[in-house]
Amino acid sequence: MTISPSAVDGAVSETAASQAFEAIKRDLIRGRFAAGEKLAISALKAEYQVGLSPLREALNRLSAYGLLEQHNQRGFRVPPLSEQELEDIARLRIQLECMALTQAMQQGDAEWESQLLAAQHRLLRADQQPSQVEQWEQAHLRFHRTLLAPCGSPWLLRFIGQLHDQFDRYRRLAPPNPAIRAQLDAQHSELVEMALDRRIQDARSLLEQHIQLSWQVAQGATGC
Amino acid sequence: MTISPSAVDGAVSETAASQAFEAIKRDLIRGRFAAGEKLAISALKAEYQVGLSPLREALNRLSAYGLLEQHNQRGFRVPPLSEQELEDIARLRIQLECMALTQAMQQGDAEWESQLLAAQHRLLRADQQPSQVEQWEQAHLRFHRTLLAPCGSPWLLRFIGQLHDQFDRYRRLAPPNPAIRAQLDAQHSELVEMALDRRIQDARSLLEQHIQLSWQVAQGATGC
DNA sequence: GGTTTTGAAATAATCGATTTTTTGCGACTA
DNA sequence: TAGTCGCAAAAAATCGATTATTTCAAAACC
Repeated sequence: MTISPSAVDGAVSETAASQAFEAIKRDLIRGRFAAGEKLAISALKAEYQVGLSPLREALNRLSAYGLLEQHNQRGFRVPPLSEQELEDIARLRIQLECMALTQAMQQGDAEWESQLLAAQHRLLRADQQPSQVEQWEQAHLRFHRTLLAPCGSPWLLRFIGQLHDQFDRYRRLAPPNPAIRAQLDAQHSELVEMALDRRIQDARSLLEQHIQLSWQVAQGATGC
Repeated sequence: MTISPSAVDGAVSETAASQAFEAIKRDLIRGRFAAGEKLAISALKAEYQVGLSPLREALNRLSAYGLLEQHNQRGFRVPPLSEQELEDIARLRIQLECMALTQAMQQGDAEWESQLLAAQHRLLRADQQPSQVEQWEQAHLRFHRTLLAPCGSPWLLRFIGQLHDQFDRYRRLAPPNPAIRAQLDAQHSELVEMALDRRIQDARSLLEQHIQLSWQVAQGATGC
């Protein structure tokens, strides 16, 4: 058997389409494109160094995921931002993540506790340099994923991840607020403490506050 | 200005890709393909009368939607069925749909009540012929959509729709159970009554029973 | 005998070119 | 002068062919 790249590094070899999907997804959440902007496919082709077919496949996936709008015969658009949609996303995040957190705390085992502490540590360390935003964002996403991971519901986690990406689109466009940011950082550690102690009600209510505080920051996105 | 087809009938003109998406989606939910089956792209090309590019775009969308699994360099597969996943889907449906129902009953107006009665009537009428399953399925889906429509949360409705499609994949594969079916039909009318009277608690608990009863039917899918 | 290698066939992914549809703008008209 | 019309340019969608990767069965090896 010829050894495929996937057998070497354990990861499945990526196609041009899947690489383009990941890259464009990242840039959409990052706020690289203006809300409402129409994507110029030939320009994207050059920027992401990818052919037309894989590019279109990536854009189709992103549309089904909700990070793009697809209009028949008139291409792809970046969805507009609205205060109202942000409210929808934030409220739903609270509902779904609190649901998942409860189940995670009931079902999480020692292995989970370890991974949660590891994720917390990575988040604290990544926090230092303001130049490496992308590093922190990745650690932050991973922290929240780890927190809810053992909830036992793949579909719930899927929806939460999707909403998180939508929410981050707003948050990352908003002007930073150091005071609130410090509070949010503190809450991450408090969440870990409560999770380890299985203080379900406390953790739920803190997670709700956490999302509401982020929401407050994210609201700055629709102002500009 | 040349009058485009869309300007005539009010609908946006469809592309080959979007038509293929709808057709294959319908067939996946219908159970036309075996669970776990690998899709033969060249065969699909012939069956859906569509070229390779639009077909692949449709399959990419379906993967992002969750009705297919995409594995890099090895094509598309129909997701396997499992008792466990069905449980996940059903439980989450209960949570999300009860949430939406509460809000819909609080916010629904007279127009909603009219549309709900209309949807109920269509469902009862479609029920008659056992030959036209597809008609009933459409009316049924529409009834449940109408019931929750005024909840005010587009994202919640999106997730509910997605879960409903997943659930139906199981339900439609399961052997029919006339006794339970009669109960389910009765519940639809009861739900309308409670919705009109704004008996929120009653309606929530009935909707939960309704989903649990459907779940019982759907469990027959993993047996065969 | 069981495992590994090999290579042809099958399949997936991508490319380049073509077709179809929309868009933008200037001329025409009431 | 506001509203149509028509045409050229631009963009989207699709096609047909090509390239890359996987699969599978037979041959070689230990």
